[in-house]
Amino acid sequence: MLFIELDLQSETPIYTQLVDQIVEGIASGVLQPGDPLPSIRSLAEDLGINLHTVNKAYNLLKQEGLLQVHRKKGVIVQPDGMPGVTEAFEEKLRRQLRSLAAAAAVRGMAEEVFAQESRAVYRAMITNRGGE
Amino acid sequence: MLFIELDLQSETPIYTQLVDQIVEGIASGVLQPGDPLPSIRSLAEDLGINLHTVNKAYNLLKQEGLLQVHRKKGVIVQPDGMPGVTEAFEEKLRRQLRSLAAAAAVRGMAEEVFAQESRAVYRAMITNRGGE
DNA sequence: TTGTTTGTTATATTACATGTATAACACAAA
DNA sequence: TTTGTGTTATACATGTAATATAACAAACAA
Repeated sequence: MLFIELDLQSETPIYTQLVDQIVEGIASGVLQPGDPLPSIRSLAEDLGINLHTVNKAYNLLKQEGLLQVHRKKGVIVQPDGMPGVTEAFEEKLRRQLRSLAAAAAVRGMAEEVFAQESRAVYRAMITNRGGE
Repeated sequence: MLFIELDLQSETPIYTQLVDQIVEGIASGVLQPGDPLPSIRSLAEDLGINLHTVNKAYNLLKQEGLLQVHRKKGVIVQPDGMPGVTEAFEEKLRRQLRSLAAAAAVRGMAEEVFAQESRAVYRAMITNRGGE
C-alpha cells in the first residue's frame, strides 16, 4: 500500500473516499481476492486520520461482502467470490444513474454521449487488469 | 404541480430529493423553460415541510443556472438557455460514474451491461418529451 | 510466560449538516 | 392597505462525521 489519496478539503466524507478507492482498487485488479489490507491502526496512522474512520469504512465493505475479517489473517479482500448483481443493487444503481442522466440531459448532453461516457469510465477502470 | 414525492425515511436529504426531482422534471420535459414553480411557502406547505428546506433546494438550482428568481414572476425554469456541459460538470460526472462503475464491475456487471443500463436510464427519462 | 498487535466495543467531545420554528424586511400586486 | 413574494437572521433539536482515549479478548512472537 498505499494507492489511497485523501482530500481532506472535499465535501465527501473521508470514510466514503476510503470505501470508493478500495472498491476501485478491487475493480481495477490492483487488489486481488485474498490480498491483505493494512490493519485499521496502521492505515489510520499512515493517512493521518482516526482509527474509527478506517474502521467505519472497513465495516461497510465487510457488510457489502467485499472484505473479510479474519482473526488470524487480518483484513483481506473477499476470497470466496464477490457478491453478485442483486435486485437491491440494481435499484440503487439505477436511482443514482437517473440523477446523473437528468443532470446531463438538462445540460444538453446527448444520450449517445452519456452512454459512451459511462462505457469509457468503466473501461478505463478495468483496463490493465492482471497487471497487478 | 405536484409530481414531487418525498421519502422522509430516506437517508438522502429532503432538499436533495427536491433538487433531483426538479432536475428530472426539466430533463423529462414535464417542466419547460419559463414554467413557473410553486412559491417557497406554498410548496413547503403542500409537502408538509419547512420553508427553508424548499428555499435551500431552489437556491442550489438557481446557482446551477437551472432556475431564475424574478421579483415579479416568482420562481421559473430557466428561460434563457440551460447551462452547457462545462469542464467542471464533466469532472463531477466522471467522478460519480467512476464510483458506480467500480461497484458494478466488482459485482461482475459487464461493460456492455453497464453502458446499456446507463443508456436505458437516460432514454427512459427523456422519452415522451413534448408530451407536457 | 510476557509483550505486542489484531479487531472490537464503549464513552466522550467537537464540529458540521439537516430540518424546523419564528420573525422580520423590502418589494410587488391586488 | 393588505397580501404574498423572495430574502435574511436567529435559535433550537437532531443526527452525522471525525477525533480522542480507553479497554477487552484473541492471536501471535519473543
